[in-house]
Amino acid sequence: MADEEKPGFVDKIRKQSEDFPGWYTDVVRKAQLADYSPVKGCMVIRPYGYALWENIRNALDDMIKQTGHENWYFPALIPLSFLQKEAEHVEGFAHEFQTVTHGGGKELDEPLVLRPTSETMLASVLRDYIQSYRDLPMLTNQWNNVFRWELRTRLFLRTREFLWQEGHTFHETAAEAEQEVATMLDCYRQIAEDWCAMPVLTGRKSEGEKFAGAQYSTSIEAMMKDGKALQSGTSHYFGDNFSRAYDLTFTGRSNALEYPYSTSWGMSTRMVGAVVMAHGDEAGLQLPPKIAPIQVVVVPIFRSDTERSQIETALEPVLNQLDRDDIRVKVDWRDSRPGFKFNEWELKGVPIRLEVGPRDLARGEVTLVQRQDRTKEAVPIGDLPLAIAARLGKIQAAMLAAAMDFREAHTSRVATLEALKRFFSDSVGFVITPWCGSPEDEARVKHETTATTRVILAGSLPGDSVCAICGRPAKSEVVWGKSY
RNA sequence: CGGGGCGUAGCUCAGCCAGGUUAGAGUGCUCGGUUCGGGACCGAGAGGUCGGAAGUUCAAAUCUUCUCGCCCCGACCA
Repeated sequence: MADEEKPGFVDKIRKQSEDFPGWYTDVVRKAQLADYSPVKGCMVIRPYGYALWENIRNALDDMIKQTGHENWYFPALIPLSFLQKEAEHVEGFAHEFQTVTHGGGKELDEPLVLRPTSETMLASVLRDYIQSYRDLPMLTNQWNNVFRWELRTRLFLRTREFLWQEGHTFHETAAEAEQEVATMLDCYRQIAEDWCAMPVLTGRKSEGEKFAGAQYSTSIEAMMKDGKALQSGTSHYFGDNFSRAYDLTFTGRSNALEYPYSTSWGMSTRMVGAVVMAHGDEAGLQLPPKIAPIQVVVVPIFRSDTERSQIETALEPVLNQLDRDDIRVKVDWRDSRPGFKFNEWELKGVPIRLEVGPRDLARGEVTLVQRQDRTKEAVPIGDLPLAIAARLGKIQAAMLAAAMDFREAHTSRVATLEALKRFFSDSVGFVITPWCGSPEDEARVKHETTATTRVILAGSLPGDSVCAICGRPAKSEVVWGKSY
């Protein structure tokens, strides 16, 4: 094998693919998505990674606006007293606080906490804007950075400062708020599946896994290439917990003071890491066309200025048409060897590569190569715009299908704790079991397999179903999986 | 904070166990030339407080002690 004789980084990635976290970090850094920062636990997102994030971000922002929400800006510093008003919330987050204690060289009377999330700030601010049922629903969103003192960090997946969107809404009725929770979770499902080609399971989190201060939490759970689960977006129902804690009231239709029902939901730059881990392979990244910063890369192959200008002339009408079609194209005119460029753009996950050299031009064709399977085919130059548009759509669908097949192949249904333990002792993936919902079962499975509950699946069980863990009557099906 | 491992060139590392001239390799970088359809080759060059401190010794990258930093596994989590 010629590849194995060369000590290039592709081989290193291949070697490391047995060690998935190592592979992941290597690819994220070498594809220039992000890097570690001088500040421990934080990361620098580089332009290529940010462009990828922006494509996800913009799709989600459009969806958020289309569902009636407006973007706000709120401060990052939250007085400690704000956080202390909701007991369960502060208890859940206190160990993650990063706190500002000094200002202007003097110690502050009250510490300011760098927001780990903004429920308390929103409740404190919005109580001034919500007076009447006519002010509801109050549908806010913000794009910001938040701070959590994580013990172990990983690029994109868990850093002490990260970028996300957090939506906060207040509603007149519980039913309306619960509908909001479901609507926004479905937005996340669409972003994951329709844009990132990453199938997700949706459902409620268990009591033990829910957001601190929520009545219940829902999430989307994706499966990574090593069979582990990644929580990729969450949507929480608070009931009137936060309204009561902050004495946030409105005058209802019957002229009585009422507490609004609130929700919050968030999706973060973790999505970028999820895309890397859900689609990457031994050659590096593989990006779904809809979010790829570069959808088509052209690698011209030339040895002289004459050949170069011939390629330029031949490509000009095609590039103009692709530009009009809003297809993101880059032409790599760098003067390095073609093989180097092929590998580099594969590492960066560009879905389609066009190789154009004298041999192609002589036949009036270009060579179209798909990143997904490296298939090469000759396409007449005039057919390119249509061919590319069609290929991009097919690749997007094929990537979702492949990820779906992978998940199905690594998902089992079992009915006993023994079978559950057997599964996690020699394989990876999701296990679905009937469950009674008790925290003791959750603790026991976690202790014996290190797997945790991911989501509780909606849908009805046969009436005589029993919990796989303890044998008591089962209430629902639950997904177990190991997690990042 | 528990359990492992690692700090030597920009990057990846060898050398350490059994101390001994001027500390090495690959890759990257710079210059020149030949090349160019899957990571080319030849030649020249730049680049090092061997993480830090103390100790043992005629002599320390190598042995001892302390210390600082990083990575992996666990606890915590978008």
